[in-house]
Amino acid sequence: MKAEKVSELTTNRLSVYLRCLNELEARGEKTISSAALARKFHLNSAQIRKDLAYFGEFGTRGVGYCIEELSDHLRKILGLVKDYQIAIVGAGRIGSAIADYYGFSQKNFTVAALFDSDPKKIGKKVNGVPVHDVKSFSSVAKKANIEIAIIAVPGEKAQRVLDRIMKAGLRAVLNVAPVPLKAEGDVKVKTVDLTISLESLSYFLSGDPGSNEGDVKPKSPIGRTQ
Amino acid sequence: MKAEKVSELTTNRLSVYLRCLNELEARGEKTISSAALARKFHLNSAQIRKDLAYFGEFGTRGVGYCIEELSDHLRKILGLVKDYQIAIVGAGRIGSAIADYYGFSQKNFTVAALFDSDPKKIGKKVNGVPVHDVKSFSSVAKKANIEIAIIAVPGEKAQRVLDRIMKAGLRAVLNVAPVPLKAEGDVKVKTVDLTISLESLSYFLSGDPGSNEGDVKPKSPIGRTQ
DNA sequence: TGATGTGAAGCGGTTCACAGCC
DNA sequence: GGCTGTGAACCGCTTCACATCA
Repeated sequence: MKAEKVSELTTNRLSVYLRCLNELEARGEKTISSAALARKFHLNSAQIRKDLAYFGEFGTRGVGYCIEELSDHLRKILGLVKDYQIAIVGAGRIGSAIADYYGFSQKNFTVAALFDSDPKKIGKKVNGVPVHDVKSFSSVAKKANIEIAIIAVPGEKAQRVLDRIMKAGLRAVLNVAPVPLKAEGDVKVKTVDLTISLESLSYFLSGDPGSNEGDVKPKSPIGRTQ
Repeated sequence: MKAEKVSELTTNRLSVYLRCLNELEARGEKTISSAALARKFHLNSAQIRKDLAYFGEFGTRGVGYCIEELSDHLRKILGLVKDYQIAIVGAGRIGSAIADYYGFSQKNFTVAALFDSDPKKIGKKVNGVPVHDVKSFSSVAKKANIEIAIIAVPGEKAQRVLDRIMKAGLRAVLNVAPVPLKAEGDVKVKTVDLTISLESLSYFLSGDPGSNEGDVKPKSPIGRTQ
């Protein structure tokens, strides 16, 4: 166990490990070694050990890790032991799709409110979730105990929405609008940008037109943008 | 100009630069220095210069970069000079939302076909795009000249879908299912995982309960998973 | 003078390799 | 013997600092 600050790359991988463990647990496995885990899920065993070692000594030398126990530890580390109330700003297609997406691994996330500026949408419900006027964000978020906001509005409006979210005192934001945003203080913004990903594929396709010599897979470390 | 292979982090940033330049161009600006670009969009000027220098000498010493010219170069480098036909596998909420999302920066991407395994969806249209049986992927993709596939199915099915896509000869895939996938040969898979992002926010919120001392922004380099 | 292009330094993350423990 | 936990080596990306050139 170390006191050092852990990198976000590391915590991202913890999410991946947790999913792998869930799968193993569902299959009835009891323990697993870092080497076996690495083999099964295309990871690196040294990295698994090092990632886990930041948070404690969870394994048994000569044996490996107890799957159930390690899962519990990871859920605790990641804070997945409570339910987070989420607000989505932007009740368009993307926002609605995310609102409907109940697939977040352990049901630790509940979409409690949607926000929009379109009068035609305000007051309606989308998948059972009420759509509020974005101007009432602060009060509604407070009442509904919102801790995480998702920005799903057009790029031009994203920064203004973030400013509003920060003013309401939220500290965690997921941005799916295709713009980098400027956060302040200790507010954490994660941006997931489909446009960059698609343009990256475009670069790949155009820069390397069908070259097939050499099948050495370029490495693409988990946790990094692939 | 170098012959070295460029990192994906670099090309991701080129997408960002291109968007910044588009904004400046729309405002009527003509030239810009790396320092000014960095200041306006919270980037690092040395990194901008280095990123660009991988691909040529686009600037003029003492002046900066011609915005229009540099935009053109970036579009060429990124392969954004043609239209890519995209197929989306999974006509559920997420797939439909992406199909409807015309916001991809320069309209270089056209969603030409949707695929699903649900007989109730097959044959219908979603936002004007026909939904095909996923079993016919190979033939339909060939006919429609598809070059990029987006996987928007539940996690359990994602690997099988990728296998089918690879068998059809596609080389570029965007995966929005919450599982890491194994690609083969020179097939490029980019995974965008909302679950990891949300769990990362959960970690942030739980690990650091409201600490407000010190407002030094932690750096979050563009291009990396934030 | 002013800004680019770039070698070199710096930094952080990954991988190696092995001591330590079951 | 087998596997964890970890210091050290390694590697790649970022940042600095400056020679170069308009």
